[in-house]
Amino acid sequence: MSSPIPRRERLRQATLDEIKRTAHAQLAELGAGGLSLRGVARAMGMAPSALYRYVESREVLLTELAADAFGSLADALTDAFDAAPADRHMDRWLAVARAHRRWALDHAIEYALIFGPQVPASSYCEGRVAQELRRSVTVLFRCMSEAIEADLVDASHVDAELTPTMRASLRAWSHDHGMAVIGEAEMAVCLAVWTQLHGFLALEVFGHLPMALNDPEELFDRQMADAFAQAYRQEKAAGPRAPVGG
Amino acid sequence: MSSPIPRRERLRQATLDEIKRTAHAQLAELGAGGLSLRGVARAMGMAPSALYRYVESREVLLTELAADAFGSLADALTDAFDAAPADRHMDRWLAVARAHRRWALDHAIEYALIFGPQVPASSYCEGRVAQELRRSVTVLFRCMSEAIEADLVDASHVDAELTPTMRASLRAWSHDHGMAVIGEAEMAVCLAVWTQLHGFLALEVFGHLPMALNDPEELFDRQMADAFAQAYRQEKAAGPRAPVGG
DNA sequence: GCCAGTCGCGAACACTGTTCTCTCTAAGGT
DNA sequence: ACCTTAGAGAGAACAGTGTTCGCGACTGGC
Repeated sequence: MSSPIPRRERLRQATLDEIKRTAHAQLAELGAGGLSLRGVARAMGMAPSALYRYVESREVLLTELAADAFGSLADALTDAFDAAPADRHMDRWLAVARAHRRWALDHAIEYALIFGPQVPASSYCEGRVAQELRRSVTVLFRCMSEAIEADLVDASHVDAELTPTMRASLRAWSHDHGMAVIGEAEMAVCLAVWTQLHGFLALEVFGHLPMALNDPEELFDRQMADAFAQAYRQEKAAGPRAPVGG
Repeated sequence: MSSPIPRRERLRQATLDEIKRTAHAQLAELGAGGLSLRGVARAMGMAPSALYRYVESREVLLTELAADAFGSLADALTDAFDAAPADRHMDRWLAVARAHRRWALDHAIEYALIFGPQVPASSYCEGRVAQELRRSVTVLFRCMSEAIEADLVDASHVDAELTPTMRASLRAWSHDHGMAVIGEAEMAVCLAVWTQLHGFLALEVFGHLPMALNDPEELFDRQMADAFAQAYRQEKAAGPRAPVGG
């Protein structure tokens, strides 16, 4: 009468969800290194060995949590993207970049999990981790790709410097992201902007920025605006100063 | 006749060095998570408990190794800086950036150790870790600060956008690095360039760059050249294309 | 009602970091 | 030369960890 899926499987999914929920909680308060299967089992009132009916190992549980974290980030970015005005590309980019930063600061441990070096690198090439990673990166790139479609970006100076090898790499990459419309030079600009964003956040979240920079928010805004404006000169006058209203 | 330091202390220093050497080897092949004090003791033919005469805990051993890694990086950067021609600032910057990348790729695990999120963040504010970190960052900044002293950099467009808060932060930071000569806008440019460098390397070393970019070297060079040229326009024509000879 | 597949548990193994206690050696002072 | 003492090392032990295996119990489908 109720569900077409058998009860057995429904129960299994329920406890699997509870495992992931509890693991997520432990991750958030103890960090990736502090998450222990025994701890999760203890919090759930289960025997440690019982967890292995649901989870293959601690490592795959961590990559599962990493995939979830990527999904959460991608959602946050998508929300910011959709909420921003579609015609002011610079403002929209800044909104997305700020959403990325806010998510990173609010979920520092998950950020460390997905952008730090612990999760096995192979996961990033396949499976749900790769899929959700692509989804979040795609949001970032859409900021620029839509500006490109509106013919507002001038990447000719970059285009002139591209070697054939780089062209091939960039074309393959844009194909991966289903953005075959974009030229190689524009893809290079996307990469540069992403690089800058990630560099700032990695330094800030991992605590490598000097304490003297007690409030990096404005610096972040400036860098993101400049990075975007480097390729996207038309809106520059309208952009950087007080761009999104925060 | 030989050494003024007592023999006792000399022996102690010797085994302490051996501990750090063995730990470094284990770190390099097993990663930071795989390094175990018991393993080090086993490799040295010692009892695990004996290690505690020399090392307070596994964590402080790791931060010690982190400090060493920062020192090694700083040395590599300094070498590249000194070997480059002092009058071609763009080329020198590219040489230093490439040295940074090479060190990161050749010492991926140590790179993960010092720029990943594992080492307790407090270490970066004091002690030898902070000192060696500053030393490496200072080399990067000298590339631009010397160009600034030669009056080759135009950061007026950045300067116009700086808020008082950002000015204060940047001034405090440049004071930390003993570069009080540099203006705040130039410091902001230094930070942007560092951010870009770190973002690219973190993505590449941690395996987050898509495999489609099978040879990111040229892209790296392009990004570094563009980042530097963003502030340093005079030498741009002479710079990016085939800049250092590799 | 039986049967099989699933679930959960307890015990166990092989590890880990860390502490405590014990012994022995060797340096230093008298 | 002797004795004291600080230090080095060893071994056992405690509290954890991930993971495996075998045993019961339960339960959905025939």
